[in-house]
Amino acid sequence: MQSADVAEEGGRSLVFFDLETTGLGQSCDIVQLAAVSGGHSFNLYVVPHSPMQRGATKVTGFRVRRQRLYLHHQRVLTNSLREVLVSFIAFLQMLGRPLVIGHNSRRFDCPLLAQALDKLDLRAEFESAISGCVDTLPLAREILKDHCLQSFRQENLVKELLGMNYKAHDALEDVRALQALYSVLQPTPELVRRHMFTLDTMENKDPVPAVL
DNA sequence: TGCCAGGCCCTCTTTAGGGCCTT
Repeated sequence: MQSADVAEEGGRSLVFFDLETTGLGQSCDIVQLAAVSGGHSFNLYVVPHSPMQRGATKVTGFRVRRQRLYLHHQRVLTNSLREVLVSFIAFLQMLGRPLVIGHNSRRFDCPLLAQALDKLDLRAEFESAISGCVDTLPLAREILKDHCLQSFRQENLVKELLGMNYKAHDALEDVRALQALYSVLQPTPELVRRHMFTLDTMENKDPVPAVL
């Protein structure tokens, strides 16, 4: 972890997170979990139980051979899923019940994270470590509804709003780009509140009453 | 060898279908 100023909004720290996984289905496993908050960063890898789907290997560069994880043919150090999740919860606790922010996180990252937390009986601990979750995909769609953007993919938003290309599909690079993107979007506290959800309520359409 | 998910949103809709978004 690195230390520096922590991004804040309404007195809450903001943590930007992203998962790389074995694919896109509900049965997929986490391969990489990365997060940033200001200058603090978190980045750990897991050897997945399920095989990497071809499309996932193509876009992420991850491969598994003989229970070892490789990224673009270079072996990476890994931890158990429990070690990764417990460390992530400790990272969140260090930041003082932050808001956890991801792109399309309500439909992709958070359900997979919840599934992993449930498997290891860590969901309650995670929930108590955060203030809530926010998905920047619907947030960006609402903020930029008059900008006639053709795509709200994170990679495209970063290109359009920040004028930069970056190494998409590396979780740490993705969260750094998302943090920069969020600072440009500048959502109001009211807008953030309306887009907040928790792991328990993410399947509901209704916003979660939140205190910012 | 080839295929592989799923929920939201929009519209050429609502008795539906296709594109988007994540890996």
